[in-house]
Amino acid sequence: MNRLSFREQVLRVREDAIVDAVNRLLADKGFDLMTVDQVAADVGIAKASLYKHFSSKEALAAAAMVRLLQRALAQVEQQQARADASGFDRLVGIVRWALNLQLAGEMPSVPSQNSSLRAELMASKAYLDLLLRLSEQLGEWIVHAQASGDIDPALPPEVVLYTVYARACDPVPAFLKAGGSYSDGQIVDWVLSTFLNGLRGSGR
Amino acid sequence: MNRLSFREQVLRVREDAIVDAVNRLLADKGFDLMTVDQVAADVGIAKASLYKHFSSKEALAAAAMVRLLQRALAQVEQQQARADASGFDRLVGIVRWALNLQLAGEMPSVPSQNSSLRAELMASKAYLDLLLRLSEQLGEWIVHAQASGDIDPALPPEVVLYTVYARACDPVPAFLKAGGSYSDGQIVDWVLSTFLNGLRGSGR
DNA sequence: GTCTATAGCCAGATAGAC
DNA sequence: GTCTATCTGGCTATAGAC
Repeated sequence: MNRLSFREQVLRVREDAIVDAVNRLLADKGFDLMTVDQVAADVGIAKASLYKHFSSKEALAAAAMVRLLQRALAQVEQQQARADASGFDRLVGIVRWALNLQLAGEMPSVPSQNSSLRAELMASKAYLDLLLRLSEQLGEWIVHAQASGDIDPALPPEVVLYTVYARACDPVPAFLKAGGSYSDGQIVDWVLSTFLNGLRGSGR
Repeated sequence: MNRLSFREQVLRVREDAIVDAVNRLLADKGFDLMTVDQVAADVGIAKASLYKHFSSKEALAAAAMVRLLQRALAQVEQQQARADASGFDRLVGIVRWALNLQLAGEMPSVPSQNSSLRAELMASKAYLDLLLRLSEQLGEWIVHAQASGDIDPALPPEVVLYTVYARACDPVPAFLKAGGSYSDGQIVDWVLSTFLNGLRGSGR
């Protein structure tokens, strides 16, 4: 390992720390309320130094979103490794992971409408590639689950996919957690129940 | 009708026009991206004039939220008038109304986290009163629906209530509409189906 | 109560020394 | 690459004439 790669490692560690801070701030304030000053303060470096690593606030958020997708794909791998699991089981596994991430306060939240951020994300090949890979994988599971009757075949796969993504960012778990009456495990179970079985429940 | 009440009527109409514009802007940009300049431009008056009617940007948004709750309560009345409807039917009616409002681009969206706006809303007696009345009414329907087995009795009513509110602001309909492949009616039906029956569907 | 003009502020981004 | 100091633009809010 030569000096150059050592420096690169240091750089990488620093940037990881930055993305950590961004992720945390996105999770609890959202993109609009997150300030670059706060990111710099959390990391413990000067704001100008941040801009040597990332060219804009949008680029910071995009990096956090890319890392989120990478982690989601890692979860997909894990679910694939469950030899005896159905597509439906794996889909549930992914959503469960997302809900836990949210309850842990580690789910970055970006407005689906902010134009400057949307533009940055849609211009990011890394982000789009990952999003596409994730969607294709989830799409396969959805189609299988519909073929086997675990998911209503009357729903277009697209509707199911959007619903999965939406539940990963749903405000309900955060509200229930804020109420303070329930454990994380209970919250996840209830949200999963309404997601899978709807309000009517499974005991019909 | 004397001059004073005439003037008050004029004032009222003007303020309605303002709230209309605010509602529209909140619906398609959200609170953070909505600028007071834009509101003034849309209404066709000077920004300073706006501030004669509403003391801050937060007050503008709060007025839009109050009107939304008033309309929701009007819908509640309509549902109550359905003599043969169950609590469950009425609940579905309200959610259907909210989904249609969203698809029509008339559902104002405010971040659940923006502190300045949250503070204003939580300080607004009008807003809190309406929210409480709405929640109590929906809560009654929920309890009845659980007693009659239309809604899973294992779910705490609070979980159901939050879920109802969350679905009223869900991003899924907007995404499906943006895709352009489906009619509004289809979108509402699918979203209602996943809401009521979950992904598994009702045909189990 | 409406306008034009402007104050005041804050946050994203940059300059330039080291 | 890191820092301090500063620029810049845009936004909320207000002053003051009419």
